Amino acid sequence: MESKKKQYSELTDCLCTSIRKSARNISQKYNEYLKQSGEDINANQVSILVTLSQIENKTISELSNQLRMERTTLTRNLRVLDKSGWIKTDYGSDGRMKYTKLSKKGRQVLNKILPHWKKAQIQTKKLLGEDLQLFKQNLEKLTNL
Amino acid sequence: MESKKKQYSELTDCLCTSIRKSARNISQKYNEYLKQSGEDINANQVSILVTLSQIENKTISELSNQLRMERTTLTRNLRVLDKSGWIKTDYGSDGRMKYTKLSKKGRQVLNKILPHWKKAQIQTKKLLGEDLQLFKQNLEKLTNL
DNA sequence: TGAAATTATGTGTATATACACTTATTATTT
DNA sequence: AAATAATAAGTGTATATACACATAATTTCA
Repeated sequence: MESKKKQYSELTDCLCTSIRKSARNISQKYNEYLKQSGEDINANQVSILVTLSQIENKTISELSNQLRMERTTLTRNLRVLDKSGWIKTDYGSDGRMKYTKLSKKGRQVLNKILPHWKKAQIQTKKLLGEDLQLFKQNLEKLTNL
Repeated sequence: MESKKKQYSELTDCLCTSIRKSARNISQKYNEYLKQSGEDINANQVSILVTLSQIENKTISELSNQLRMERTTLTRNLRVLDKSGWIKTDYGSDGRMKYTKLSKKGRQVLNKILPHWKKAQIQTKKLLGEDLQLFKQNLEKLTNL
């Protein structure tokens, strides 16, 4: 009778698993800091609002590409942001396209959470030390595969 | 009248956002490969089954710690695996604890997806090249913060 | 021993994710 | 101009995620 364990050794060391783990962990960490702002907002929502702050009047598809977020996922995420009044949407000459931008309230909430977000970032970057740039480059690679 | 853009420059370069992006992207990639196995299984489910294959009869809380997955999230994820017949659960002498292990069907599905998973891993690791080990170390740091 | 604290797990609710499919609008072709 | 193709976005469904709260079993201790 042989041992039934120690199989799948090739599967136990998996980049996908590691990154998902890390994403769960770091998200919770950032959310803890965000909570201290008193605003009811999370890391995912912030990342969308920040993307919108960079270039206004993006279509859903453009935003979806930039965030590497499935378009239909984004549609639902935007609904939550809209419910909170942090974004505004309108239609252009092409009736198919829907343009989204930050609302005044959206800018205000970003301003409010900024210092707490910064705290989370500083703590996180400290962990990586001088590996930071290389780490980000490699993350970038995995974001574009 | 000043420009209203280019604010939040500190927020645009965020590790949490980058890792979440990367997690979405790499998960989709792995899922594409898994689909070629013909089995209806995804990367998250595989990672849980693999963890179960390492040490049998884990409690929910132990598994939750090892996977860095919120316990109540895991409860729901296990329900899906159970529905597919890939795991078995039973209670020990302590009536509070619930032990989970791979079923025979669970081992079979891991065997079946193994080559496709491997393909995804190889492609991914190739991208990182010799940065792989360092990258994993840094991911590990962010998984334990 | 029985009340109180602790521990392990589950549920309610809300958001995040993505695939398959649908709808609506615009562009192209005949 | 009408039929067809292409494009942009939404919906149905299922899973993933996590916080707040609830439940059930065990342990502790007065």
